[in-house]
Amino acid sequence: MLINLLKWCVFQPTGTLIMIGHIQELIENALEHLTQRDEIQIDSIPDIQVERARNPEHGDYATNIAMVLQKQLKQPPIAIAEMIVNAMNPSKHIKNVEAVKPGFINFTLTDNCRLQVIRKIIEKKQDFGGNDIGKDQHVTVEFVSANPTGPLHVGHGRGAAYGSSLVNVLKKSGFKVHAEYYVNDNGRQMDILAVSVWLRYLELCGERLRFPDNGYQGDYIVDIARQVRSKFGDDLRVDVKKIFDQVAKDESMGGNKEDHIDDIIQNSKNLLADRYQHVFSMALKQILGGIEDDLEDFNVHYDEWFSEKGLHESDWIDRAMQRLKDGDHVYKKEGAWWFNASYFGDDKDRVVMRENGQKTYFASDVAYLMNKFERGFDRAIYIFGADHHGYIARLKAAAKALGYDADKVDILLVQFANLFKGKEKLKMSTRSGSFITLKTLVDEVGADAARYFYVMRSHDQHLDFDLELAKSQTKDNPVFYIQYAHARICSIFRQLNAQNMPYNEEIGNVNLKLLDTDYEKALIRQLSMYAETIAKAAVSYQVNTIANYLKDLAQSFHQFYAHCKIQGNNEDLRNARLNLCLATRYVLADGLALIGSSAPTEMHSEDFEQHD
RNA sequence: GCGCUCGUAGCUCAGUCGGAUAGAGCAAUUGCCUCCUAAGCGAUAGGCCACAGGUUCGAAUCCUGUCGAGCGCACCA
Repeated sequence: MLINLLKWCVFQPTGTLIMIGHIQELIENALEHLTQRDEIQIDSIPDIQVERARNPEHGDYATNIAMVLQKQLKQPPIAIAEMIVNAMNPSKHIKNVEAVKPGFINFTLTDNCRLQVIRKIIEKKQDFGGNDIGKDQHVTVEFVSANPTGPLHVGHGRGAAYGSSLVNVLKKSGFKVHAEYYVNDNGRQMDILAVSVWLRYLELCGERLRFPDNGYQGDYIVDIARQVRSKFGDDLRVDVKKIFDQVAKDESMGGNKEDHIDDIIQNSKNLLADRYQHVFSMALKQILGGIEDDLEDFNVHYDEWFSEKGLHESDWIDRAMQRLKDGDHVYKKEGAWWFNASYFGDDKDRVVMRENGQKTYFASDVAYLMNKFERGFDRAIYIFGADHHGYIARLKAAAKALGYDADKVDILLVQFANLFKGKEKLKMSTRSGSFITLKTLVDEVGADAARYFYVMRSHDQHLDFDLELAKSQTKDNPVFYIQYAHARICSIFRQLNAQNMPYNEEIGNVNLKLLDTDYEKALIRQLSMYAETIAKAAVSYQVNTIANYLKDLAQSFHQFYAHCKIQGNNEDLRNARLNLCLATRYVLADGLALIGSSAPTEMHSEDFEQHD
């Protein structure tokens, strides 16, 4: 699939990707010539795979076509390769074509063609590297969607970083992207939250009560309670005894904590009546506001905060259920309504309406899915934590039952991140409220480092996140290594005037051919791979390839910097190198922006200690 | 038990639509600041790519099995 997409996009006017298509055409023509001249006989031309040569000694691009054809032609691959090379039309972009040992054909670009990328980057600036893979495609990406029952913790951070970066990468690849946060503002958990706040409020009013085992324990609950109190004063006070009237025993009293809190919720609703909504909405507003702020500080932005409650208040859920009924995909059993998910490949059937008439969370999910497609999206991307892995089958089943193409629903799982402080693994428990919040993390290591660390591994791999490393200011820390490369370039330009060595882009462009050391070639090569790196990241949803690319690019730059003096008296060479620096700067800045990190123009730190 | 993901240098990981001698960083030994930020650049050393079969001209990459690790399997949200 990747091949086809890349093949497809090589015809798009996006710079370096064109080269692959050009080479494919050359080979195709050569094969046709050979067939016409009866030198070879092939039934059909196979997929011509052209890839970048990994080793610079092998030129810039290589194809294995001769080895693929050897079985059909019953000739040694090297002979086939030579035939193809000889039958090939000359190209003004290609300096050298070579048939080589096992049977590869290697292509070396002309200098002008290789150097073109520098001009192109400088011309297009931050628009460089984009492509049209997603042209005319509208996609919705839903990520984080944590229940608004408490602040985001570091576990949510990875989903936020990955989702946000994926949105950026898809946009850069021409998709129309809508970023959504699904706010679960309807369920029982929200009632537990509201009651937890209210009980804390009553405590602040001086009441004495036994806080339920299953209530939310965190200090943030007390903070919200305090705000409730400052707004409503004593208006929400009731006789505390009535709250606990006839409630089931709590777990630590030998009972069931779920029943206990459900009874309290019921009593609270009765006692507070209309006022219950005040507590509820204030708790929701406070927590959701906090979540929005935390995400904003993390450079994560949404186009829409989609309310589950809205689905209930409108007729979306009923419509979705009706659609399932119409398709004969639901049935009644033991009083509950079931969706026959197993018919569509899920492990088992799923309840959509419970015996007590309550619609399940899954029913909302089905409605939301339908809503996404009815809003006109061509594709719905979900990013879930790895623990939601069971959702894949049931959501895809729902998509099929609703009459959609399940392949248009992509569910990506983000594995957990383990936090380390050096060697020490930090334990996190969301239950007790003793978790590390995303805000704490961002305050501690900064958004730049946090964003990078979260996406530097493939999203479906476990990640060890070392807080000390993220904070460190050495090359061990890839974020600083990359940012330093960017800052170095900025520093070079800053000093030009003082040195009386003005920068002239035109002179540089004319003299790019002077860039012929191995370090310069390697850096140019690295720059030319940016566009395909983005294309690959977009079609495979692998944002980590961008992070890896940036590290490699920074490395190529530092190597170039160490070996090639930029501020020299030779005006031609200086300006050529400055153009190379500038191009590198644009790509570094753009790549960092894609993963949500900044590109500082200088890096100074008073508390930096030089290591001996 | 069933399902998903994974196993690459002492450590953390790249590389995986099958391709030409498997790459970084850390840790170890070590060289480089009269010169653009030494927050940097080099050199040396380190590998039955978990194991065993199979497919292929070619396998770290694909298939099967074994062993090992993590996660998920509610009329919960």
